[in-house]
Parts: sequence; C-alpha cells; structure tokens
Amino acid sequence: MSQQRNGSTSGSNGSGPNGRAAVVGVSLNGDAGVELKAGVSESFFPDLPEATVARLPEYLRALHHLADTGHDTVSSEGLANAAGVNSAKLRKDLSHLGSYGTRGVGYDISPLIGQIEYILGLTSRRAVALVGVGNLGHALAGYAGFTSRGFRIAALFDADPSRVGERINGLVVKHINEIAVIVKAESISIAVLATPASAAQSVADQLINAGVTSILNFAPCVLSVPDRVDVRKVDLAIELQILSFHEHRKSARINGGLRG
Amino acid sequence: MSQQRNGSTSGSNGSGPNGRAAVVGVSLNGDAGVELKAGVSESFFPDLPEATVARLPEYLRALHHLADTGHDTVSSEGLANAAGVNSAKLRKDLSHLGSYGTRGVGYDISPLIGQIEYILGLTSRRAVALVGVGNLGHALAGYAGFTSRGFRIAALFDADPSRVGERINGLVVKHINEIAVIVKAESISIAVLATPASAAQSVADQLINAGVTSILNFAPCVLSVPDRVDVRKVDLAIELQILSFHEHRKSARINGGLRG
DNA sequence: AGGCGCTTGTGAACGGGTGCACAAATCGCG
DNA sequence: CGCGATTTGTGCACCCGTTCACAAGCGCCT
Ligand SMILES: NC(=O)c1ccc[n+]([C@@H]2O[C@H](COP(=O)([O-])OP(=O)(O)OC[C@H]3O[C@@H](n4cnc5c(N)ncnc54)[C@H](O)[C@@H]3O)[C@@H](O)[C@H]2O)c1
Ligand SMILES: NC(=O)c1ccc[n+]([C@@H]2O[C@H](COP(=O)([O-])OP(=O)(O)OC[C@H]3O[C@@H](n4cnc5c(N)ncnc54)[C@H](O)[C@@H]3O)[C@@H](O)[C@H]2O)c1
Repeated sequence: MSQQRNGSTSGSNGSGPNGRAAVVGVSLNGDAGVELKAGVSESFFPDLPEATVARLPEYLRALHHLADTGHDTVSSEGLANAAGVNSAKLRKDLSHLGSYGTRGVGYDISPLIGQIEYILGLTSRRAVALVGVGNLGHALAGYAGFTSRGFRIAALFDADPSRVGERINGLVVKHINEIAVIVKAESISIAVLATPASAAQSVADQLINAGVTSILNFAPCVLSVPDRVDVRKVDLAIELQILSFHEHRKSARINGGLRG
Repeated sequence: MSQQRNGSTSGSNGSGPNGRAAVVGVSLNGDAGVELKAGVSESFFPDLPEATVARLPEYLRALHHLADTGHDTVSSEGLANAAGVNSAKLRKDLSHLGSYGTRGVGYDISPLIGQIEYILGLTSRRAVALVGVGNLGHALAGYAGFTSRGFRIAALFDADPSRVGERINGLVVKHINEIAVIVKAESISIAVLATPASAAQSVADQLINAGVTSILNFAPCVLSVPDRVDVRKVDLAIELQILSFHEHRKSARINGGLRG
C-alpha cells in the first residue's frame, strides 16, 4: 500500500520543476474554501495543489529572512528571487491562499508569514519523535533548525540498551518499547526515522500503531503504510546518483558521446 | 540565475506523482540515442525524462536488494512494488533505456543493474568533496551508504582551524582554502555542502571556481550558480513542514474545518 | 507443433503544473 | 483629481508526466 514521494530537488537553470504531483489519496480534499475567504483568515482551509504546498516552506523561509532584514513588503519578483522560483509561479501559489498582496505595491510580509504558517499548521509548535539515535540521529537531535522552524523534538528512541538513558540536548533517550506510551502522552503525530533500513519497517509499524500519522524516513528503503499515513523520504545516495547522472550526461556531451 | 529543485518526497497513498518538470537549461539534450541502441550498450546515451532519472536510483536499490536475495529476474509488478511505484510507470521508465525485459518472463536483474549504473554514471566510483565538518558533516563523513552506492569521499573541508587536521574515517580535514588545489588533483566534480547557510553561497562559489559542477546543498538557502552547475537541495525543515501541512489538513477534516 | 497464459512495451487519453501575457487594481505625483 | 507607473491576479495554451488498456511477444506445457 502507499508509495513514498521521491525527493526531487533540482537541477540548475531555467525554471526548476519540482515536487511530484497527484498522490490520489493524499489529494487535498474535494473543494473547500473560496466562499468564507475574506476576513475569516482563521479556519479557512483552501484546496492547495501539492506542488504549491511543497513550495510554501521555501517562501516562508525567504519571508522570515526578509522580515529579519527589516523589510515590510516584497514584490512577487523579489520574493520569487529569494525563494528561487519564477514570479508568475509565486503569484499563482499565493493567490491560492487568498492573497495578501496589493497591486502596485507587493505583499505585506508579516500577515503573509502568518497565513503561510497557519496553512502549514505551524501555529503551535509540533511535537516530533526521533527514532534511531546513531550517527545521523545525533546530528538531527542537535539540529537547531528543527526548533527554529516550528518543531520540537519531544522524544528520542533507540533499541540499543547502551544508548538508552543517554542525554542529548536535554532529552533522555528512551527505549523503543516505550514508544506507544510516550507518543500518546506527548501527542506526537510526526516521527523522524533514522534507524538502519533493516529495522525501518518494523519501527514504522510501531510508530503507526502508537498513533503517528506522518513519517520522515532517512532509511534507504520503501515503507509500507496505510493510506492515512504520510511518508516522505530523504535519501542522500539517491540525490548523489541523480547528480551523477547529470555529470555523466555533461561529459557525454563533450566527449564523443552524442551531440551537445 | 538558476533555481534549486525542491526536495519533494512523498505522501502516502495512491500513485505518487513525482518530479517537477521542465528545467529548460538542464533539459537533457535534444534527441539522441534510439538508433545505435541494440548491442551497443556502451556509449548509448538516451534522452531520459527528468522524472524517470529521479526514479532510477530507487529501481537500482531495489534491484541490488533482489540480486542479494538470490533472484535472477523480476516482473515489472515485482520491481514496481519493491521500488514503491506503479508497474506501468516502471515499464515506461525502463523502456526508455532500451529495455532488458522479456515478455512473459520479466527483467533480467543483472544486466538491468548494469544498464542503470551505466546511465547514472556509476561505472567508476565518483569522487565527492564534503564541506563543513560540523554536526551533520560528521555523520555524513561516516556514512557507509556513501561508499556502498557508488561514491567515494575524496576530501573533507572546513573553515574552522580547530577542525582542520582532524582525522575522520581515514581522511584528514583540510582547510577550505585548499579547495582549488585538492578538487583539481582529485578530479572532484560533486560536492556536498554542510556549512551554515550564511557561508553556503561563498563556499559554493569557491567550489564552482575550483571546477565542481554538481552540489548537494544541506544548508537552508537558495544558491545562485551558473547554468552549467546542478544543485540539489535537502532541507529537513521543509520536509517536516510539508508533513505538518498534511497533519493540519487531516485534523481540519475531522474537526469542523471543512468537509472531509 | 500448437495453443495458452503471462508479461512486456506502448498508443492514447487525461490531469496537473508552468509560464506567458494582459487586464485590473492601487499608489504617488503633479 | 486624473494620469502614469507599477505590480498583482489570472485566463489560456502548452508541456510533462501519469495511467489505462491492449496488442505483441515469449515460454511452457501438452
Ligand atoms: N549517517 C548518515 O549521514 C546518513 C545519511 C543518509 C542516510 N542515512 C541513513 O540513516 C539511517 C541511520 O544511519 P546512521 O549512520 O545513523 O546509522 P547508525 O547505525 O549509526 O544508527 C542507527 C541507530 O538506530 C538504532 N536502531 C537499530 N534498530 C533499531 C530499532 N529497531 N529501533 C530503534 N532504534 C534502532 C541503532 O541502535 C543505532 O543507534 C540509516 O538507514 C542510514 O542509511 C544515514
Ligand atoms: N545538523 C543537522 O541535523 C542538520 C539537518 C539539516 C540541515 N542542516 C544544515 O546543515 C548545515 C550544517 O549543520 P550543522 O548542524 O552541521 O552545523 P555546524 O555548525 O555543526 O557545522 C557547520 C560546519 O561548517 C563549518 N564552516 C562554517 N563556515 C565555513 C566555511 N566558510 N567554509 C567551510 N566550512 C565552514 C563550521 O566550522 C562547522 O564545522 C547547516 O546549514 C544546517 O542548517 C543540519
């Protein structure tokens, strides 16, 4: 059941294509919004294209940066540059969320940040569990960007008894078999999976059992999960292999291979 | 100039749509291949859709796994399941590379692995530089999947004098200002960037100057690079924010928000 | 040797996403 | 108070990617 979305980042030039697309089950939901738009910015939940959703975090980061450097408004052109997309795309994306722009002027940064954070569900800091406190897990546990961008690591888990009890960044590593209790107690709905691939499916099953409904998987394997659960995957080797393909293509162009 | 591709992994169910699209400049190249296909598996370089390229690494991983567990052939259905995609998509993807399948039987695993590795440019182990040996950099430097999937960390760089000279996994950390010399000496074309965002653009410029043409960027910022350089980005916070959106949507469905 | 079942490869229809190009809206200034 | 400069919001056409559905091809069994 289910399929993971592929991490597709990007190539150089032009206009970078991006996120996947459909994912039927995840497809937002029927219609919505539109009518109770103006004014009622709270409790308004539009039906966003998946590609737009994937770009909102980038806009948000760019907006925060602009706000921090003393700006009050930005033009679509300016924000598009800061986010690395083209301005028409940015305007269309923002138009989906009921638009905080003023023609002739640009977008008011502060309310726009609020709207994007609301849409992304970042108004309250989300609790995240991290499973697998090894090489990578340690780095993630200490990652500041976690905290600064709307999340809170609420629990660390590992199966290795020698790691259980270790204190990292103020949190004590718990044994994996405490998952169910702690996930429920802390209302954790998102988990980061940083165990070896061989353990990933089993850990995912336990997480889902405990009530987790979103998983960010760093293990190089496909997870099988029920439709209601979202999985995103990050695989360093895949990213490098895609880059390798482009390297190969570039050199095939130059050397005899095929035309360039 | 240029834009990064967004890491878009996946949602749950259905049929995950995938990579963006165009990226004009990077667009493979005109036509190619087709004619000198059969037999001449070397030096054949087809014009693959970007979305297909992004999936090949996943197929490759699944194929290696199957080979390791004693299989000689797989059906498109079997491989598709192992890779988390649908079988029609898989067949179309493979058909682009001149197909190693037999109707009524399936695909011969071994030659298919060879073909995919050839296309991805993995026939010789590629040298990769890692810049920024901090929290994350340490984890990456020790990552086994790096080596097992076609790459070799050829150099580690950092700007912090107290880190220079440190030995990690048999490699000595060099100072950033040795980039030019070492990148050339080791024929490095791919670099992994794991410095703080504030230093990323400057480091990227130095890397490109030294001859690097592909960058995997872990810093949460947009890099500006010439068209000939490929950039892919991995941003943990963005992935989590996309998951957060889906969590928000799920709960909006249940609670009064909008219909479900 | 022939037929049957299985699996590939692909034509075609569909759907989503992108980007152009422009009309509508707003501001500032004279 | 009106005009021009500016910038948003979007209709539209195009393109890429996905998926269905089936004909063609292959092996096996009788
Ligand atoms: N290290 C990296 O830079 C890196 C990069 C990309 C992907 N990855 C992937 O991330 C994962 C972790 O990598 P790593 O280098 O940290 O490996 P690691 O072996 O250092 O850490 C894995 C941790 O998971 C724990 N673990 C094992 N089974 C478990 C279980 N059933 N439940 C809970 N915890 C369990 C282990 O005790 C260990 O602490 C791997 O799948 C790896 O392929 C790592
Ligand atoms: N730690 C994580 O889990 C994690 C996760 C996702 C993304 N990131 C991102 O990865 C990057 C690194 O994160 P980190 O936690 O390892 O940070 P860190 O501060 O621990 O490490 C950064 C390293 O880069 C070095 N550096 C700084 N300026 C440099 C320069 N000009 N040239 C070369 N080296 C330089 C520093 O000396 C340090 O060793 C950051 O951009 C961070 O946002 C980290």
